[in-house]
Amino acid sequence: MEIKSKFPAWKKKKRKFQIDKDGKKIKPNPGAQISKILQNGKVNGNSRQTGGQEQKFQNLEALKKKTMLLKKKKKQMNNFQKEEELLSSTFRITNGILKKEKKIEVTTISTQTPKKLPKTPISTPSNSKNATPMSTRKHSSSQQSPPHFEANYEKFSRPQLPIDAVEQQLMYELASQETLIVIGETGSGKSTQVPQLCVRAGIANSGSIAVTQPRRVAAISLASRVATEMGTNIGGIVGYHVRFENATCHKTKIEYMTDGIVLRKALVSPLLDKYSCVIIDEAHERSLHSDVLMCILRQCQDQRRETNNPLRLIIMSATLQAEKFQSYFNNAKVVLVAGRTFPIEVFHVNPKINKSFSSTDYVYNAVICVKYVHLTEPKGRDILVFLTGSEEIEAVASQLAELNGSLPASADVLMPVPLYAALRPEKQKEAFRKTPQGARKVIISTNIAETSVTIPGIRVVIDSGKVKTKRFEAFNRIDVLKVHNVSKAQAKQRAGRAGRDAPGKCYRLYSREDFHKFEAENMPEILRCNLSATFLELMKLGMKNPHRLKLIDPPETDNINAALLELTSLGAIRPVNSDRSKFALTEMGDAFCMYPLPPDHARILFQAQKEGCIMEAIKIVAAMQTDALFSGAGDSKSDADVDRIRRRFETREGDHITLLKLVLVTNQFFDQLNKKTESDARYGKANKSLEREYNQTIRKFCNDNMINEQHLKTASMIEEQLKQIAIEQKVTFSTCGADFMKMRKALALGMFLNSCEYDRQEDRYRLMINPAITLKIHPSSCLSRSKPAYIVFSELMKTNDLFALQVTLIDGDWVRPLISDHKKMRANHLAETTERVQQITRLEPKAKKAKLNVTF
DNA sequence: GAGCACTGC
Repeated sequence: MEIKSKFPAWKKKKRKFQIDKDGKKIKPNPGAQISKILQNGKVNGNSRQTGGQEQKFQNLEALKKKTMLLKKKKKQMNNFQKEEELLSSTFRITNGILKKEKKIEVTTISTQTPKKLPKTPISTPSNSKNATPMSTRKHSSSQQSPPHFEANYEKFSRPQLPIDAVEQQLMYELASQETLIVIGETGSGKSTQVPQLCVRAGIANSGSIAVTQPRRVAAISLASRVATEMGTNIGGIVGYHVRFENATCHKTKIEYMTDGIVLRKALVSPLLDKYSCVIIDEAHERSLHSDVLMCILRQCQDQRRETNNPLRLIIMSATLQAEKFQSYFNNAKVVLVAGRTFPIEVFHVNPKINKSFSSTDYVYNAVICVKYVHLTEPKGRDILVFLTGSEEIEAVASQLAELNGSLPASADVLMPVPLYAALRPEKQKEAFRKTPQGARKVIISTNIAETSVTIPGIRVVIDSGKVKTKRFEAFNRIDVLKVHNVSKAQAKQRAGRAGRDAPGKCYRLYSREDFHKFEAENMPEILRCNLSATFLELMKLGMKNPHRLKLIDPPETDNINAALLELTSLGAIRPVNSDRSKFALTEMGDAFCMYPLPPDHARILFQAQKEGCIMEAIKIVAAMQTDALFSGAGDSKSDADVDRIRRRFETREGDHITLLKLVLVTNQFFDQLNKKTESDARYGKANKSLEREYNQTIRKFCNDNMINEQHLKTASMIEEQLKQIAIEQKVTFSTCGADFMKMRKALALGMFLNSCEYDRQEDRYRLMINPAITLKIHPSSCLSRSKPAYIVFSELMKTNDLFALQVTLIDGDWVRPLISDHKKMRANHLAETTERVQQITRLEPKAKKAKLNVTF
């Protein structure tokens, strides 16, 4: 093999076996691990890359031979995939007792073998000897010479991972493909190994490798893991970059980042030419950022293809959504890597046996189910219960604690532990503590335990099948927070949490029939959020016609129009042709892009500049980006305390000024504390005790004032970031002192779309841009009782009623001109866009291969 | 006088 000689690393670590789920060696079956996508007799359908290869496949003889080989491989693979038949059982809940029934249905989830492979035939690189030699490929430039970058990966011995079994094939594909889709489930090792393989394949010679993650913790911990494996320090060859933390340097070759950071980088350097390869990890989660990123990167790739710095893309996903990604990326090749989790027995409620069962009683059912599991499962196996929100969780926790009184003497103590994001960090830590002897830990959690945190020792999962999600109603511009059914993929993900350490069980509090009615995948974020901020970013990158934007899942026309109307109304964009099919950024819109803020919040800063209160505005807007600064522990007692404390800061002007007062008071406190600490240090106090004292003082201050320390810290860091950007934008700093009217005016003009007028007859507020919508001020607001004539709010939330959160008193005359402009614009916009949408629909068949209308 | 999942720049 001539290719091998170019990749000295290939010779190393050659294994003749694979590792199965128990860590045993098994015979290789590459067919199940790796697939080469053949379509219409073409290899990977991307004629640009395959060139000569394609012609050879036209040869009938070769094709015949190939097909036979593929059939054989596929047969082998099917054997390998055969589903295990386990005992069948289900359970029922009657009169508060849960009973196990024999002989019903059970599913085994084992990520060892993928359940379904892409429909296309399979082959292995070993038999594709007529593949184009590396040197003729577009991407060969960086591989002409042997890689001069040598990672010191031998220093660290790590346990074997399933991905090791396909290392050589994967290296081959990484080196030869422009775009590669890697499907590997939990525990496959793809997130740590693929970037290292890229380095060894020489991809990092011409630039560094960016690996994107949806969460900060993941980016940081993966980077530190890989640094250890490669025997280097973090921030050197391996680094990470998340908001507020940049641990990279000019030498960094593998850069773990949050997807949002990469997006921001693209705004500054649209071709991302620092990176020779971008790896999008966890693409199946379909976060807003990763979806947008994929759209941008596809364009980058096109632009860089003919240059001496082509861009490689690797899309990594845990679920078999491969076909969707594949068609989005021009029939890119798909590689499958086995996962490594333990088998999980899944039980569904059987409604035929249990007539009175109702899946809406999931809170009650959860308690019963915990009791049943506790009395039947061996000791020492912890339980994880998935519910939808803090209220439910606290209720179940207290019921379970009460249950202890009625348990048999021989049973262990039930130890309920709530877990949700709004919970204070010290309380969250309890979920990770070791379960004491003679107790069984029951973690009652929201979907935070699905992906964001992994709790050790969980052997049983109880899944309510429900999740609380926020969806954006574009037409009315309202966020709706509602309980929905989970998707099938989500249910599988939840079940998988029981099999991290050992074989596990999952009890689903819904029937198998219900399960089949669930959506296959989670609704991508881009389909359920306000698109205005995203569109603004894309416009900055050169998008002109958002209706032609090609995302994996195109948002609804209503949602696109709503975002365009919002941006136009805010003065961030303007139509450039009469039919409003093309838009351009205004100067103001261009400035908005630089701030990591939603466009209306950016506009507050813009207005504040005019009013002369930019310092105050930055503090308020920064605080608006975090969750509640005031927060208790979650129980009713601390809620009352929060209300009491909040009243101390209350102002007649409203919640935003209250927020400002709080920030000013805390700033004062920090100034004093810093001065004291400095003087203590001068008098020779030990650093360690100083630090301890410093942190204790902060903690006491936060506890006394019911302030969430974490959120306060975040707000102050955002404040710094905004200040920095304002300096770069050459903003003249100004302050209004105690003249809060200026600040209120800036808030009103920035968020004028959210201004409301009080309707005395209805005793409700009417949204000025759409008086048909009526709402209430949320009781947590300091204006909920005074009911002023005009208000502006920062958030509208639909729960049991429509509530305005964070409200400020305004003057109706301030916003009236803007409102009437907006109404005219809305009328035009609706008429014109409807007409144009019809035109586009008519043109659709012709514009089949329409390219993304983005130019950089 | 209500009760708000989770991320991210």
